[in-house]
Amino acid sequence: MADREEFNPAKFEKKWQEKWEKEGIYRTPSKVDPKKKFYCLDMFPYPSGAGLHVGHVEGYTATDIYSRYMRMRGFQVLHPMGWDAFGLPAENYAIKTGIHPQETTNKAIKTFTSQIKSLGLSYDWQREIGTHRPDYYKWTQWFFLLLYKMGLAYKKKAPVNWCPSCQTVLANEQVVDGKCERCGTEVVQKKMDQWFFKITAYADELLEDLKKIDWPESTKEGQRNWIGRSEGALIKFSIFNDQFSNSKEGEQIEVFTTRPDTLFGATYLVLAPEHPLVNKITTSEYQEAVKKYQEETRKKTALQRSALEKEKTGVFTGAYALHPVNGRKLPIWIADYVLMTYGTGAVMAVPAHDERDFQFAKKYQLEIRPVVKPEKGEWNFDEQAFVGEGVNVNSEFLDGLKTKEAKKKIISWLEEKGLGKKDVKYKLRDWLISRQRYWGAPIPVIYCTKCGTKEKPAIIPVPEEDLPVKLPDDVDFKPTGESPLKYSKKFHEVTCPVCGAKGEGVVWRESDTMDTFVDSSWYFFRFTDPKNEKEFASRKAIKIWMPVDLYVGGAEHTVLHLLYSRFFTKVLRDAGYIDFDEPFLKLRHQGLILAEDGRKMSKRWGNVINPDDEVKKFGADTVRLYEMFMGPIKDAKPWSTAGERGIYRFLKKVWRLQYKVKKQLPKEEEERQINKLIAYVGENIERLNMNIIIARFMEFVNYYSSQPYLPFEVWKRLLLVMAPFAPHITEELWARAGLPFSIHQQAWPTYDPKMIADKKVKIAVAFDGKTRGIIEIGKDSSQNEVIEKIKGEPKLAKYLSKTPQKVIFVKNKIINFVGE
RNA sequence: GCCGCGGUGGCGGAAUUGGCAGACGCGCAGGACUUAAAAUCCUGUCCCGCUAAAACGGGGUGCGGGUUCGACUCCCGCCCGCGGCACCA
Repeated sequence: MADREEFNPAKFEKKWQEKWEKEGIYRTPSKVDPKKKFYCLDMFPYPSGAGLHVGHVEGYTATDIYSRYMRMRGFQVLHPMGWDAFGLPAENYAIKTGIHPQETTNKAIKTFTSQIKSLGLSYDWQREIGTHRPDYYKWTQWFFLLLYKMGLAYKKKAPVNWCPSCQTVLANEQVVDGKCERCGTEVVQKKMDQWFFKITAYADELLEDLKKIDWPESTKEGQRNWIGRSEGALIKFSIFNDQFSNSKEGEQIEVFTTRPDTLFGATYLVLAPEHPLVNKITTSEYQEAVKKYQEETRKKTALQRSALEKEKTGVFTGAYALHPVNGRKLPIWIADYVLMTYGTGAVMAVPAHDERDFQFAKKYQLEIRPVVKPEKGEWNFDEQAFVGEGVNVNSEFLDGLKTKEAKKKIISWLEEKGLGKKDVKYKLRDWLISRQRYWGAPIPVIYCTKCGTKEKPAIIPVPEEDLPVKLPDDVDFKPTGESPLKYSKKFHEVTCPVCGAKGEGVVWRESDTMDTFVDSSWYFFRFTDPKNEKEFASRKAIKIWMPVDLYVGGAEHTVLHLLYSRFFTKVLRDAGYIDFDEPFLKLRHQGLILAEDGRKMSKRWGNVINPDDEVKKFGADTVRLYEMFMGPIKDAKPWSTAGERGIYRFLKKVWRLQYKVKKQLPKEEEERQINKLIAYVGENIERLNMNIIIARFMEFVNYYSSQPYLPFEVWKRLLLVMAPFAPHITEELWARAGLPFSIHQQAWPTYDPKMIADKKVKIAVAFDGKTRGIIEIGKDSSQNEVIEKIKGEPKLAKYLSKTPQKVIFVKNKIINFVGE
């Protein structure tokens, strides 16, 4: 007893980490049985200067446990880590300090790496990737060319979101509440010539395939909303005004509506102020007012324009449209509540059946014409619009039809006359990928005025063999609104790969870089074959490892990374590189870890928990275990240093158990309990229910802490099932038990399903539904046996004296005597 | 406003298909060891009543109903919190 050692993780954690690395025990196997492969992926981090935070650790520990468990189960596991290294913070820092992003990024990567290693996470570091390295972004550029070849990348002058602070354009997905998701500055609209990826070509499939994948419902729902599919009809209205009176055909306005059944309730049309027809149709009388309104709209930010309770505004154009069925004259207005970016930028207004049209009609005293009545009850159309489904009235040949039939009938009528058709619209818009920034992958395109003209230079994709187009280092980091690449001499000294022309103003490179979300849209493919110099990844490697079996990361990427990655995967499939269409089969999110005070962790509040400090205080196993014990992975939960100490105490108890181990056979009940534990741990790892597993470990350890000895065969298996959770202490205790290195290369212990079944069960004894006690009795005992047993227990038998009306007996669960 | 998720002790949270509500941990209280503290160990800890203490009785999973022998769990109607979307025609 004298030679008992105190638990001191500092004494052995580092030692084992070094040994694991030296022996390479976490390397991805080279021989892989396709049926026993497992690709377990974390969302790779942006290596920020602030270092790893406890939120990272939570997700990484969960996947680490899963990976270790699968390895022990005999699976070949791919569990890699890398860096989403391009991005604004490093560049903004460079603007402030002049330190090159390359330098700050590499320094941050170093810090992250050592922090991650100090937690004993079982990544295969030989597969590490960084999106800022030329051997990686070469392939990001290759993807750009692939999309370009497939007609899925195009350049277009369009109104785009511009962040005045970041001095760059942003994707729709990066604008949150009209503000830049990075810096919170209000975004303004600018018309610019920019590169887009045609994600809308996959809108329907991106929606449909959500059915195929095991993702949190909230995330799927988020994507569904973002894609925003609406079924409806396109309807053509001819324009009627003096200017067009001598042309029989005239101009037509096309509107999109999800409620074609309300066509007879249309009393006016509204165009978006930017609609191209506005200037053509406006009569001279109204020209001034219209111009003025357009001007006002242009000045508004996206935020102002979509302001919540804002009163509707608009002006009349002087023009009229003709109702396609009965030729009624409908005034044409413009209003900023109609958006150019959705549908056709024009709507038929049905104030009786649309909230917004109703408000507008009230304000400008336009006609409100009810054409759908609720099936039950009355409706006061003076007070509010009726937007529900019902039965048509005042609708000529639609009268008496229910909404669904009315829709069908009017659509076929319109189609017959060539005045409209069934149609589907999406909210999803194409992905704007160019950024006027330095720290990203250059867009591999050359402009040549010789191949094209001075006014319209030809777009020449950089030939594949010339990739990567490297970032130059002779740049100034000043926010000018243009990419710093524009002012790099080196970068622009280029000859046209087609005609060989060169010279300033004759041939030059595209100076924008790609959105960093392009980098992360394919990184999971690269991990399967990270050193490949000929392909982004070999077909063979992809076939072995993809798709990802388990993906864990934050929920904030719902409509960004997680949507873009699905898009890229579908593109690759259509290009013939792969034969599946979803990259991530099972996705789980980790919730936010809050500070002890319940607020978000933030430098500003001074309440940030740094995983490094915690590892120093308690060791890696404690930090890992504590983060898993806090609660369900997906929930937001506050940190508790006291709770963390509780885990430390638990590990101390585990440590002390080594002095109780005896080479004695376990009793039957003990053997059953360890079998049960093995089954329980496995099942719940697969469900990612780590918190309740740890609770079971505690119960188990508490039991043996109070026993005179712990049988060696139980000890061995306890260490094995705990190994994925607390890899250091279990390795140490495994070695101390004289067992061979490494515990992490042992097979997962088996259990006997027959053994698990308890011989005795506890049955709740209830009278009139009230539980009065518990009896313990042999499994599968009959009702009579149970009643006999109850008679033997005075405490319970006293309730029995009454004669029950009915006895409810559920085998092995409960017996309930129901009285009067 | 719409959609999604949730509401259980002082706190974080347990409760496989409806069957002992509160596992496990924290905190707190009392005790042991110690000159003392830390560490460790033991006991207690949902609320109310009756108790010296128990036994015992009653109440209890956001609120109000319902189904059922039995509801944290299922159904209907509300309230509150979190997250996402938001003039999308």
